[in-house]
Amino acid sequence: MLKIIMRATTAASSSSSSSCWSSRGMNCLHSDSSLVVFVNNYFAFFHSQSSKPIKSTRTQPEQPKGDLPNITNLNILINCYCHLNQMGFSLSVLGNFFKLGLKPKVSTFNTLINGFLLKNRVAEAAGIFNKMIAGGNCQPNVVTYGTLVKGFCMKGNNSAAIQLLRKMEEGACKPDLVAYSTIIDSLCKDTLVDDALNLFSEMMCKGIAPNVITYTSLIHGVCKLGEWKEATRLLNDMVSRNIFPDVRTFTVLLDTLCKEGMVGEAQTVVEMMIERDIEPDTVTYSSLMDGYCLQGRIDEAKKVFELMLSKGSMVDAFSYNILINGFCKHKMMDEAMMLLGEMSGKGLVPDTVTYSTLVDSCCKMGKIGDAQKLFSKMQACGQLPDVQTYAILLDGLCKNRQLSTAMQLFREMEGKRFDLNIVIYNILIDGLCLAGKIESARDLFCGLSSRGLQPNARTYNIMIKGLCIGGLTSEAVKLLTEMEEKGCSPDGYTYNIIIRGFINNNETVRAMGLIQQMVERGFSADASTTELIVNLLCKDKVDPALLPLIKRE
DNA sequence: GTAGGGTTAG
Repeated sequence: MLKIIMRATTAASSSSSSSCWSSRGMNCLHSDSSLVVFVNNYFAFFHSQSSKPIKSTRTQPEQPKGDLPNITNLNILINCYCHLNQMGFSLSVLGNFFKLGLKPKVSTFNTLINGFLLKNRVAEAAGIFNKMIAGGNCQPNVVTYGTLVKGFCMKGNNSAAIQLLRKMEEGACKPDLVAYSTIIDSLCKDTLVDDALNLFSEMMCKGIAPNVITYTSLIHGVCKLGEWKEATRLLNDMVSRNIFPDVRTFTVLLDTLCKEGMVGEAQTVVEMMIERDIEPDTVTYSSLMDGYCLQGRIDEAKKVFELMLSKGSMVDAFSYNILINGFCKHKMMDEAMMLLGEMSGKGLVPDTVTYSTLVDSCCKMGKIGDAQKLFSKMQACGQLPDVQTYAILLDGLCKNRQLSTAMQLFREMEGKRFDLNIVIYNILIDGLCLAGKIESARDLFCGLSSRGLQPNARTYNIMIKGLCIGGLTSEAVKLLTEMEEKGCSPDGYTYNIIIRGFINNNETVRAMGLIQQMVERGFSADASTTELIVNLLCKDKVDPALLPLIKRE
């Protein structure tokens, strides 16, 4: 029987389902062994067969003909400017087409649209698309649509992507496998697996055959929801259609096992892959390494890393980040810093994730000076910290009671034209409360709407906690009512904070009333609240009838 | 010129 490990993610406790920084968290998984059984059977079944030949259908690149520049070269130039974040130059190349008497092709426009989408400039991409339609002599093709669909998905706008798909159905340019697979994948990433499966059936009804990419997206989606049986069904389904799982499909399975804590099974998957000539790659090994780190088996993780090193040029910045994170989470800061030092020797550039991981761990270990040094080093190395990295340091400063430095950093952030969302203000309000500056915290809280921000459950919890610590329990209760009225449901944390506030303020009767309300709502006392209640019980200050209530988990 | 897998963070 396999161990059931439920990894709770620290999903934002906001009332809306989406968090500010699009954390696509894993839900609790209900493990059973069926997936592992499938993988075993799969390999057993195909063991005797020879490996499939590697597909090599690359066509020769088109040779530039005649005088330069021609259309192909101009397209390439546009693409280069797009990737260099020089969209203005890209557009001026388009202008050159007309000067040279050349007619841009659909691919020219597609390249431009793709460029704008890569830079998150959806409006301009849509503008080109609309001009193509209006212009009449260069109609969008299936790639144009596919590119736009991808753009909408990248923005997390699945419904716009589906609308575009519907528009394609009406016109001459029918949706193809790529358009469907793009949306299916995006829905799966948002754990809207039922919608993805519906689109999948629809696609098949239209006679569009899925491929390994479509199946891998779906399997990833169901794995994220812990639906092992569904994953097994999909695997059987694809194999029955002669579509075979490849290195990416197996990596999805392996990664899911790792996140479930079943790293032993994940290791077995690697061995089976090798036997079957499906060579595990950097991502496969990185995922396995993370699995070992999650189990605290750092030595095993290091072994995998050394294996990758021994195979030559198999490690990338991503795999370094995973091992650095493993060291950090196990308070092995020296080893983590060593790895950071190693990276440049391998020609790898530490990125914002590398530094964020290290900065966060330094902060959590109270080494705020080291965190600040790393933050400066990151900038000196040309890595501009993003708003989230700033948030990590801001939080570290607040938690380490360096409020004035934190405020300074906040001003710096304001000057950077960052999109300062509620997360930043939550950190700051918490920092002010921790420093005992309830008035300032309250001012900031009340000023949120004027900044176009809405408090989430976490904001309320922080503010309520601050008020309780300041002895302002009545105001805390007012906020509890306010959050309900504003459609922001209180969670177990909210109740626990106020109950503790009441007890600490010797308002036992009010505490008892709220405990009852909390239990009725399906929440229970956490460890520190329970301790306080037990203390009261010992002093006969509480009705013993409450005891069974607080014990219920 | 379009689709799939691995890391951080209140």
